[in-house]
Amino acid sequence: MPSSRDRPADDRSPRSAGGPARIQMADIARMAGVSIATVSRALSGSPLIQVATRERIEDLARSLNYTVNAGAASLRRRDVSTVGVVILEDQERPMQAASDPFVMGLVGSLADALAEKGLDMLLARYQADRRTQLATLVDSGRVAGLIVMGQWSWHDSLNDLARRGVPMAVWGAAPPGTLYPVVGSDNERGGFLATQHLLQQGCRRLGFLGDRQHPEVALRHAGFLRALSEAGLPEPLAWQHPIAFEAPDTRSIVAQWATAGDWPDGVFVCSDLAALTLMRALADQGMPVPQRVKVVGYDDIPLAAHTQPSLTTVSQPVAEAGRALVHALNERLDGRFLGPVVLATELQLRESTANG
Amino acid sequence: MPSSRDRPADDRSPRSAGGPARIQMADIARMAGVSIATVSRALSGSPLIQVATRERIEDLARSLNYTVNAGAASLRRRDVSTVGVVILEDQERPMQAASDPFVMGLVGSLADALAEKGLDMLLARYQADRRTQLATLVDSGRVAGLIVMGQWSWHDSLNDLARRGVPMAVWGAAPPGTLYPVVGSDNERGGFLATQHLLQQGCRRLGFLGDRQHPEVALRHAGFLRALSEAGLPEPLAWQHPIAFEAPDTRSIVAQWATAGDWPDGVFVCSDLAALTLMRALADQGMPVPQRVKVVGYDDIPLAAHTQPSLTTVSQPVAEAGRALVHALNERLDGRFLGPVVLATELQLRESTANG
DNA sequence: CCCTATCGTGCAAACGTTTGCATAAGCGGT
DNA sequence: ACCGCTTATGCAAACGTTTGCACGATAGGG
Repeated sequence: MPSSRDRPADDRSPRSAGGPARIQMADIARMAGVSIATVSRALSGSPLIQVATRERIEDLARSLNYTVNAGAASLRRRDVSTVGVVILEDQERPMQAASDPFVMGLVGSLADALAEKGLDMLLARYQADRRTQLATLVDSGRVAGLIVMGQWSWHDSLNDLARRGVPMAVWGAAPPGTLYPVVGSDNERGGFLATQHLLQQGCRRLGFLGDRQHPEVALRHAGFLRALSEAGLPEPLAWQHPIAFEAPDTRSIVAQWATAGDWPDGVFVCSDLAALTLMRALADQGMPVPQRVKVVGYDDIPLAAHTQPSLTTVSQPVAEAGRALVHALNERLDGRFLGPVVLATELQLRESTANG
Repeated sequence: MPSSRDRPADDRSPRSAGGPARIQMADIARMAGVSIATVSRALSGSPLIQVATRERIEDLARSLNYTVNAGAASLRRRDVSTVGVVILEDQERPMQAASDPFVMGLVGSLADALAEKGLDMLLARYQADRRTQLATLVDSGRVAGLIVMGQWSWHDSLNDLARRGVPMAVWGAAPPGTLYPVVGSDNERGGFLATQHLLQQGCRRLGFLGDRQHPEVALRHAGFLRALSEAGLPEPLAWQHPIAFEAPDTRSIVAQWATAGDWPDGVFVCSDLAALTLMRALADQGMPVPQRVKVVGYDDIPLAAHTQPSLTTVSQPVAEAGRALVHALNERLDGRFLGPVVLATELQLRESTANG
């Protein structure tokens, strides 16, 4: 019968985690007949301890599910093995970054890269109104440093932190005057490749969707313009619109084009999410992709390969990105400063830009 | 030689968060001309301290960017204000959960719910081969308890943890004999609603895509069968296939149907990700959605509303889910045990099941 | 004026580790 | 036997807080 529901091992004080008095080094020491110091050394694998002794202690610890108290150890050792991964949200669009598959993919890759180095990951989201609290994680000694995602409009705040000497590494782009280490993909090249491909597919009336206020998007746009100018084409003012990464209202933009009766025949969009909604909106207006309009996205989210039509897009090396960020932060913690790291981008050809 | 001190404030060791000697309570105390105890009490808002004194101390702390060292405080106070959020991965499909938008959305909502209660969130991913290390986070005192996502095939391990008294709360379903507190959506009802809707739209040859080994999917399937039986229809064995949540190869399934020349006219899929790829695969085989086959998904990921066709799906209350999980864990930490919490699911009607 | 509450502070002992230094035991060389 | 060297262990002092208790004023009551 279900009612024999297991009753909690009982504890009383709110957050005191644990019924029976928590086991600690002193207990192990007593049971093994050695001093606390010996236990500490044995468990940390010090060569000072005799092998037999160490193994006895290790077995004891294992059988009691004992693990060195991380807080006490880090207090005494004066170091922290936790890294703060913070997701910055833009003023107006609260859940932007946190629901962007690309950002989340990056978080996953950070989880792996950090685990690989034995570091813990403290994840936090910050709205713009908590700007000033950003450094608290470091000041309170909770984390050794910060890995920041969602540079957006936070550039100045981040520079302030850097000036204060807060150890960090940021995903994004490094405009001149950036005081913090940055890791990002080659946005300019990504934009260039995407645009070049559209041109090669025969497009001549190109559109660009993305908010150039954002450092990364600005670079993608620069690549966009470079490809155009190399092809001897002018900047197509009519089809450039600032939009957010997260599935924005591309519908109203398409409606604008429809009203003007002036359509682009190829569009480079700053995120896959936006690109997918754009394809949808275009189709609704009788401008199917890729027949009437071709579309290239950015990010290569998992779904991009499986939509209809599948989406040509610029991919960024996510796993490598995580490792690079962790590395940059580590350098910073060691007192060094890594210049901007730029990772290669690659064009993924799919149906949304196909011909015929 | 007064340098019997351990180590100067010098600090060049890797993770010691360099820069100028870290400021601490003693410094504030000296500058304010009071004792450490007074500073501690002032900063924790104790009513014992005179208002003037407290304000002086608070100002001083603020101007120096001082924040109480969380590690030391929690050591002395013997409590932890960090919760471990763990994402469990299935044996065969490594990145499954971590790239599922729904899971990630839940993580985001947990971040909010935890922040609301002043708790920090330690995020970790676990592969099946690290099963045994799951409790380490708690044993080492790093976190007060665990919030677990990705129940999958881990049920037994989780029961073991529960028996050991590890405080936790799990997202998923609670099959009989579950020893840990569970929060989940009403999977049975979700499955029922989805299926009922397909029947109402005129479908009679229904398919089910999802791995019934998984507790949540098993319930969705139960709802599926209930709807069928209420309509007097038998279980459609031909069109039931076990698949993972994450965009799996629905293509091969569709190919199977094509080969047999035996098509369902409505399919209930256990995740939006899979549903989207299914729609794509069906269209490729000349069975467009919703004209020839209707499709209902599960999760209501942000993209579902923007694809073509947009996806009818079952939505779960994500924000509420985060809060409920945190609450369940808190109860557990307080020595109570919350029975399974079941959150309402809702059907979102869209084009993938439209008629005409 | 003395005695006792009341109020605001300070002292010092925890919290659970790590680690420099002292010590004890074993041992080969003289 | 004595001496110096290893080698394995123990002692006790940190790490940066919180908090029970004691203490010195100030004030009110008799």
